[in-house]
Amino acid sequence: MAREYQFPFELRHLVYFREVARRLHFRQAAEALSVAQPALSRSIAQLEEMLGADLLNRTKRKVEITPAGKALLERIEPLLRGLAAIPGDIRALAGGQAGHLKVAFTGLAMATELPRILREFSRRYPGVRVELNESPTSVQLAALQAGDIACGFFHPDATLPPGLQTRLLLREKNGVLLPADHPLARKAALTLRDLKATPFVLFPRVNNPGFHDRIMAAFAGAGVSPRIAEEVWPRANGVGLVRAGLGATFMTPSEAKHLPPEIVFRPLRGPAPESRLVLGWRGSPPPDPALTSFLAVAATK
Amino acid sequence: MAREYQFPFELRHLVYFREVARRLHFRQAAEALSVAQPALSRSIAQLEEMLGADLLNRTKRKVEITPAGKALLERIEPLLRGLAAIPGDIRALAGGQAGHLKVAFTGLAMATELPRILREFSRRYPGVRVELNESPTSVQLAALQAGDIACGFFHPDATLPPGLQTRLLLREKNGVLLPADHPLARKAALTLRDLKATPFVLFPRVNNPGFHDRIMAAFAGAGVSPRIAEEVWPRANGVGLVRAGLGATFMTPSEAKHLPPEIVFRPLRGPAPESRLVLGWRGSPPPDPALTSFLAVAATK
DNA sequence: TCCTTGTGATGCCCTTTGGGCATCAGTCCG
DNA sequence: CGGACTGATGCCCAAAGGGCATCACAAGGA
Repeated sequence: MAREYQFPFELRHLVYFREVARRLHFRQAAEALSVAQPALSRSIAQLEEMLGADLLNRTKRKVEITPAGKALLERIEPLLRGLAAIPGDIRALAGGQAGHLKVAFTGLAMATELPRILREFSRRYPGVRVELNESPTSVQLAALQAGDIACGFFHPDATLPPGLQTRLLLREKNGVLLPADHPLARKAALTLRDLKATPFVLFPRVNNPGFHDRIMAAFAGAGVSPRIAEEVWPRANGVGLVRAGLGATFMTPSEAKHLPPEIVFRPLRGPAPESRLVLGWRGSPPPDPALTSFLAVAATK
Repeated sequence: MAREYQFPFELRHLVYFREVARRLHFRQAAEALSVAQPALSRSIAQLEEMLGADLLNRTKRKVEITPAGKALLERIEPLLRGLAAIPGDIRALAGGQAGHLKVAFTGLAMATELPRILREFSRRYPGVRVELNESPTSVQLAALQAGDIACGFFHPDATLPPGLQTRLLLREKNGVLLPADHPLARKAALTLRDLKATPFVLFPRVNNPGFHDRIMAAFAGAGVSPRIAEEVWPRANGVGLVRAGLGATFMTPSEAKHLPPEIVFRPLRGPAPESRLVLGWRGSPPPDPALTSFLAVAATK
């Protein structure tokens, strides 16, 4: 044995000293520490030896604390408290009961699954702080690889980086969101061909090139070359533009459940772009217990 | 053995973990700690066991830190630094090289010995902060007994409380301080009898009843019943009143070395009250090493 | 004055345990 | 496919922390 690792003393010495310094009585302190009195005496003597300072004046009848002892007591008390708090805190962290999660999402996630998951998660794991950021799929994939976020709700329309785990949350054919006063709003259902003359509001292609290309391919398959009136992000702004009458946009039925007035949702008959929402994270199992907790909640429908 | 004293871990575990977490390499960390690698592995494993958390992911080829490990590292670093600073600080404190001293003094001390002592002390012990307070002898004696001050410069004209150590610094017959335009100022030396008609400025009797009584007795011995014009404290105010022409006061030759204009010092011939200045403290040896340092400086003439 | 009571310190022995050495087991790289 | 490197295990030993019994000393009461 006989390692020293920079500290002359052990935690034992400090804890023992604290007890004696508080009680100014070796026997009582020894009992409180569940230690025999001789062991205590020896420990204190060792500590004094190691520090090269008298910490307590033992006058055969009563114990007094010296200025150095008083200073030491004041120094170690906050430190010992800090150390004592560690086991519980780390255990909570490791149990996924505490911590900090960075979570990214797309507009579709926020309009469908995410609120429910967040509500349930904060109920079951109040100790975990969740930091939310809306970001495009492409940005999320890069952030996941870089370890900047713990998980993300995004659209798996490209080949995903290796090592990424995903869980499918939503898979729906898109319909169309229109201004309520749009001529096509009178029909109960539409086809892509109907949309030939209607300007479209879409997300920027860089946000998710795969999905963007699939949309364009669907139009082309229907013999339509759409007019993209605006490319806008985040998602809420796109809906806002439709509401303002600037054009139509794609939307899934789930997302269309609670619409503001002035806009209407119409399903698409025949071929239509399909949206998939996944929850993606790195590692199996995830390195962060708080993330494990989050994934567990996300898995409960 | 097998004590636990509220901490599941030992300092060793934390220091070892810190090293491994910093280097992410067991062998290198082991070498840096002057420990064999197996011992390190076991310590880390123990710590993980005790905390119920994985702190490091060992993938047979490289070591990664888990979120819990990262959190632990951040928690322990300031604590370990705090602990590491203790030995040096306490040693300095116990060596009288650091600390805090409350020192009381009377006007006579400040006018004679104290400035020199303070200058020398702050030069030799720059780490010790000295807190100075002018207080009457009676107040100092009480403060010394109560442990409110470490030492005091006062006048030993009463029976001192038991356990008090003193060191005589000054013992002088008093002369008289007069306004320069006072009729008696023309004489080179005075007697108590000369002062019959001169109003006197004196300290309040409660400040030091013994000395006050000795002064009165000296007057009575000379057949004079003095008129006390003012009782004033602190000392500097008494000198100020003399300067303002309100009366005379007693002063020792040492104190009279640097006088402002408008006042003059005259020695007393024959019987005259004697002033003694002592440095007093409790305990032998003094419990506070900083005080020991101070007393040592005060002992150098 | 002496004896009882209570304090912290010492002597002695034992058990625990942290550490070293040798070795294993798995992975990466050429 | 073998060499080189990683961290983990098995085994043993010596150090040292702890308990028990006891000591030395101080205070208080009969």
